[in-house]
Amino acid sequence: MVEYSSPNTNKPLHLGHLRNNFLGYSVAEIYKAIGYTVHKVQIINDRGIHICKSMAAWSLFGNGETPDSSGLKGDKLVGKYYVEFDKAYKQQVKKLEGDGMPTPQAERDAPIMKLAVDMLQKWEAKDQPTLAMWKTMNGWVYKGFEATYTRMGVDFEKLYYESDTYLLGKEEVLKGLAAGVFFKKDDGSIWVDLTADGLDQKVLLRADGTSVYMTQDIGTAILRFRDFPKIEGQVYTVGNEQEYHFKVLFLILDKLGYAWAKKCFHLSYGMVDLPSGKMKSREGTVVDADDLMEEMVEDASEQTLELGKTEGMSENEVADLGEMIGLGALKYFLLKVDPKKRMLFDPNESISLQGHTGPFIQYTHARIRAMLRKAEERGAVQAFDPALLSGLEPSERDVIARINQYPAKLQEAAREYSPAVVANYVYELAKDYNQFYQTIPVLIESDPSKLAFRLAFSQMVATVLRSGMSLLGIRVPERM
RNA sequence: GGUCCGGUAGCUCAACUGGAUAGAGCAUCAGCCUUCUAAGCUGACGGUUCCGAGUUCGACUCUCGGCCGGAUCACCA
Repeated sequence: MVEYSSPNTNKPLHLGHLRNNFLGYSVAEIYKAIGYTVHKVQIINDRGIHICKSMAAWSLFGNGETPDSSGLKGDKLVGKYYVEFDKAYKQQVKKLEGDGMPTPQAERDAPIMKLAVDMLQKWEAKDQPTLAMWKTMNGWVYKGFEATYTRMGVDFEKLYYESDTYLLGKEEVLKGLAAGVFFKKDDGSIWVDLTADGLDQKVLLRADGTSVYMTQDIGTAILRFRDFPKIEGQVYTVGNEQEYHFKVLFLILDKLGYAWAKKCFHLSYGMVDLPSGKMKSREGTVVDADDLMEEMVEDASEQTLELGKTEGMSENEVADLGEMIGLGALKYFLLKVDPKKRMLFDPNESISLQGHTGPFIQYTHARIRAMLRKAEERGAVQAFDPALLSGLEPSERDVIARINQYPAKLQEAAREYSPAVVANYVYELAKDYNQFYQTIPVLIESDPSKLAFRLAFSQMVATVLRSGMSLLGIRVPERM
């Protein structure tokens, strides 16, 4: 089982989520390719103070605004009110401080914060109007996310919601307490002691009985193994800032006696940084996922048109090609780097379509396919004559040797949880093939067995390119 | 401060897990379209693999010690 994406429901998806989604999707596909049955899931963080902040701001300033009335995507609308909350909150804190209130108290007493906290409490008490607003606003967000996921080309077999799993987490924690795995402090809060494992003590349930992040994750993990009893393990695609959290989670599950805890893996990846440093929503430096995809597709479409590649294509084909190339460039850019490493993204320097890029590989595929179509028209056949293997040209030998590496590369990619291995391999293959293509004009070959042989391995290259790229979630065109 | 991750060409990244001359792309410069798509190909330029020891026939890779960058060590998620 591979978990990925797992956003908060208070703001839209951004560049960091793109890396997460492409990574998780790709790792799942890679495991499928080597024979596993894979379930793609995510946990949606649909409850908590963050969504209450958006709710508070919307109830104060929203005037009943909806996605329909405003024409805004649902997630964008809710995100807008999250920003509104932050603005109003800061103003209120400043004002209270100006009136001589100490900062911590001002932060607590700002009216809009009080409203958000009040909503959280009402939510937990199942207050109907609050629940209704929560459902409505989350519904907007889900619809918005859905559109984003569709364009990204990612999918999920099952969605988990924290609002459904945190109670199970609580139960499990109480069971663990009864079993002596956890302990209770005087104030009533429940803890786990991991000092023997070199870690600290961690709180699992607050004194007031409410759950923390860890509680929910315990419940979610257990629920998944109940839902899918056959799964061997879980992969959590989550940023490296949560490494400690998962170390603790896996230890706790192990202590609770779940043998599969040892088969849980945190696919930890580095942040995507901007030239200015980290993305900060408060500073407005967040690169929005929808916007970025749109820009990539527009750029790609423009360049495709300029290069005169669209001749003879229908409007739909042209649009689809732009989509394929733009998203291919973006996905490849994010996946070619080792997941562990943090990476740099410069929004001013748009992602290149030349060189070590997705479109380079797409182009190689399209060119092979064009050649093969022409060969077919001429009635040429594909045939693999092993006798020819001894007299290969160097460029042919390189290509064939490269093709043969594919299965091993898939194993390696799976073992390392690294789509980058596939991405780099596919690039090498395309590069080798282009060299061959440049030195040996295939179609003018007069020896029929040589011609058939070259056509055969050219087709094989096209197939491997298509296959490898599909593991990265990237489609390849028949012409471009 | 403890733990984890990273540091390779001006920039972005590789390097089959210890093998031979450390490779690509971008950028710069010079070439290649009367042969299948030039989003391509060829060449030039570019390296003290952060530093210092050690292990080894052999180290970008392993060990130890430093330096730099990031993350984390919350009754936040």
